[in-house]
Amino acid sequence: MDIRLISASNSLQQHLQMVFGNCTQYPSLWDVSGALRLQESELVWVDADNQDEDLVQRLCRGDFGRARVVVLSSSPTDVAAVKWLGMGAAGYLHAFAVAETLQQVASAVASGGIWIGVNLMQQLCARFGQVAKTDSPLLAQLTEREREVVSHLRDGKSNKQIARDMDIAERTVKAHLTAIFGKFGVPDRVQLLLRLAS
Amino acid sequence: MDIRLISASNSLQQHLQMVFGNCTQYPSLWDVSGALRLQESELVWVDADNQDEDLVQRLCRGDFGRARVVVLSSSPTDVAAVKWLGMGAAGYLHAFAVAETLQQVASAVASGGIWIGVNLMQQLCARFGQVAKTDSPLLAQLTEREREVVSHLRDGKSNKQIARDMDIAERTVKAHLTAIFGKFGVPDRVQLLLRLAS
DNA sequence: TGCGTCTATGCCCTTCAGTACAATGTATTA
DNA sequence: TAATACATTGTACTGAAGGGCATAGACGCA
Repeated sequence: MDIRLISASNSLQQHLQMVFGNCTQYPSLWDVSGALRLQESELVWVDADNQDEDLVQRLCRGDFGRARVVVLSSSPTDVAAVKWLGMGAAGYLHAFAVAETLQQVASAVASGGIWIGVNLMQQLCARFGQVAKTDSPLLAQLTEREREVVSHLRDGKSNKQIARDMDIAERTVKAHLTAIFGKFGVPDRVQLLLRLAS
Repeated sequence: MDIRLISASNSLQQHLQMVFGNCTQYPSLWDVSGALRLQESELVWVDADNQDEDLVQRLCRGDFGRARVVVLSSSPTDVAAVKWLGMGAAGYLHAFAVAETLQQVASAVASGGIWIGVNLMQQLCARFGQVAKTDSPLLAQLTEREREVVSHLRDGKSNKQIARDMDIAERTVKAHLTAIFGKFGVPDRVQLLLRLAS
């Protein structure tokens, strides 16, 4: 496996060299962004600590090609992990992680997966789980017509527009909405949308 | 590595047998839920397609022990992935994934990691927090005060509440909102929230 | 110093959202 | 058959949202 590292840090290059047996270093993403030809499914390691954040972001988003990107940091945080992974990075971990971890990340990412720490994953799951557990049952207890109204609501339609689309009076739409708000425990459509979106 | 599969499907058992060299099959989670002793850090593969959803859910949540659970499905969807991962599963993938992928998942999960697709990761990150919010090109063209108003708007606050929080008149909040709506090309706060959420 | 931008605010107006207090009709079920 | 849930609609009201028109101070810049 060919290891490409974008980092100005020589010690990091040596670290990866030790772990993987080879490691081509590109000091700056700025310099190589044009020259570096990133192939599909190619794997690139980038040191977020000393690179331009905007360029790393574009790299993750695939502006320079569809390569898989693993972001490294000497002081990793959950917030940063969410940021980079949310932008499309395939992994985020400590730059000087132990060999076993680095190899695991490499093989996981190379085969199309992503790598993420257990703690962070639990946070993400907890956040989502909270939503999933509260909202799904709520939607389930709506009547058929009420769900239809919610569907239109998600499109941002006004009561009048919903009435037209469902071919009923605006007053009826309001009646459905009142029932929906009651079941969700929200005071108005804005709060309902926020609840549904989260 | 000892492979335990909970599935009624013989072809799936044969598939894992081929990939891993061994695979103990438990046809129903219902039958084994009491008898199966799940040890800490043990790895269990469960076929969600033909198992009782409620039992799989309890398995993921750790009701039957602290084992790591990988959920398999012949028709995987992001929604289902989020559901199972949110309940504590350590991985979610196609039941008949290629050998390389399955082995990858096994090694990642067995060593305490989690396996998840990239697209799904981005969805989770988006739900988790303020990822795509900070650097929207539209947000960039707002003034400082306008961005503050947007921030309050995201919390679902009313104009009156925003005015109180920013210590300005409600009329001023409306003025900022009018400017924001203009820059985003939306008619009202509901449309703006939908735009920001997407 | 005049021009533009950002910020802030007042008064007044229209429209929309939501509710209180109703009624009516159609199913389904006990 | 009576009770219940659901869907439908009306009138009238309150409050929030949004905009029109106008004013005014602060600040930066040519």
